[in-house]
Amino acid sequence: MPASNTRLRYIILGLLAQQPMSGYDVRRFLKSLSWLIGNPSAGGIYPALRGLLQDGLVTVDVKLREDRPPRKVYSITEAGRDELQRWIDQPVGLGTSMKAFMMRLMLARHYSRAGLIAHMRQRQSEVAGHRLALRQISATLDEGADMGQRLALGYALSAAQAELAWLDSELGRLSQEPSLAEVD
Amino acid sequence: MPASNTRLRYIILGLLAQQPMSGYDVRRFLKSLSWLIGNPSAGGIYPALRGLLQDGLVTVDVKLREDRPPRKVYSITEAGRDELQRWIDQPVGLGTSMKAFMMRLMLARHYSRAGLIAHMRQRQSEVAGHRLALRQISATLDEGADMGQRLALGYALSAAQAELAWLDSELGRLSQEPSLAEVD
DNA sequence: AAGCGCATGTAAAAGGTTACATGATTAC
DNA sequence: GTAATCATGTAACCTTTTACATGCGCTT
Repeated sequence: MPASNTRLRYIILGLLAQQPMSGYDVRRFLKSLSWLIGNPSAGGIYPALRGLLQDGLVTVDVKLREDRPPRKVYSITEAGRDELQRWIDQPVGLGTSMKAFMMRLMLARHYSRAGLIAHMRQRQSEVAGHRLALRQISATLDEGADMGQRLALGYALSAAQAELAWLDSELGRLSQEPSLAEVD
Repeated sequence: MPASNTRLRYIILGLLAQQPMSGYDVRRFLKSLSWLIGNPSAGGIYPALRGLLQDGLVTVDVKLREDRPPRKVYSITEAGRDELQRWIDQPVGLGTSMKAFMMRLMLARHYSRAGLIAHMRQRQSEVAGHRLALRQISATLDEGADMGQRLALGYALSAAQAELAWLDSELGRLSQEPSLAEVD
């Protein structure tokens, strides 16, 4: 049976799908994008890589260097790509965080055009639902509410609004200029 | 020594600072705002409440009802308010998530006007820093980059942009109309 | 000579989820 | 009479973080 570990497992797999990397590289890359995806620690990354290796989803190329730790460069295998694709294909559920959606976006090249659009539309409808819910709460609050509730709601509403605007504009671009993605 | 549990602990404490509630109430409330703060499960909430009780940060008023489980209504104590205030006062570090910042906003009434403004300004400068970093990456990418990277960056940039816009406008309001918050 | 960046990894603990257990009441 | 809501809680598990351990090379 495959080793557990899920979120981080697929994030790493996604990165390795773009190019071979060492554990240290993975760490640095994620650190530089910590705001977007998160900043997992060494204690999570190295065991995850070992798990991926054991399951045959990656291979390792060990570069021995005298007097310093070997540099282990991991590459994704065909089985790894399949597994990643399966993860990518499963619809992003209702509770999907921004970061998880981010990761999906970064892997856009693994989607068909239609698949990418479908994913974005799903996100769109979810966020629209949230916005509606927030507006209803907002209407309920109205007069006597305390300032904290109002601030928080305003903040959340503006975030939802912005995300929807981005999705709209990006979906529009994807539909109108279907050639761009095929261009190499 | 106080029982561990941190994030959830303070979220619950924050809710109890607004009004006494049962564990079930806490769950329902957070569920209705799951998008904003998260949706912790019963298995997290009840133990957390027990911890708070043991540490004297809350008291419980048990309403026995025949033939059904007692309803336990928790109220925050003075020690609890102090502890909450200490959490609130510590500056939100660089990695602070939207949800953590959200919770701070919801507790606005526990801030002085100056304290609230300071917090928001700090957030502002952090997000501005992120936006700058993203723009620099974006400039680096430029031409040959793959579509995923571009989508992800665009998404992140638009989110940062929106948050800054909200912060600007809200900070403006807070400075210009200092009377509003005092009004009851 | 001190500290940081490179580069790997392990062990223990924290924090939280999932799934289960119980049982009355209300709605369809 | 079947399901959902109310209402509490426990136990086992999963993921990830924290802190440690090691050691070379480069910069200040």
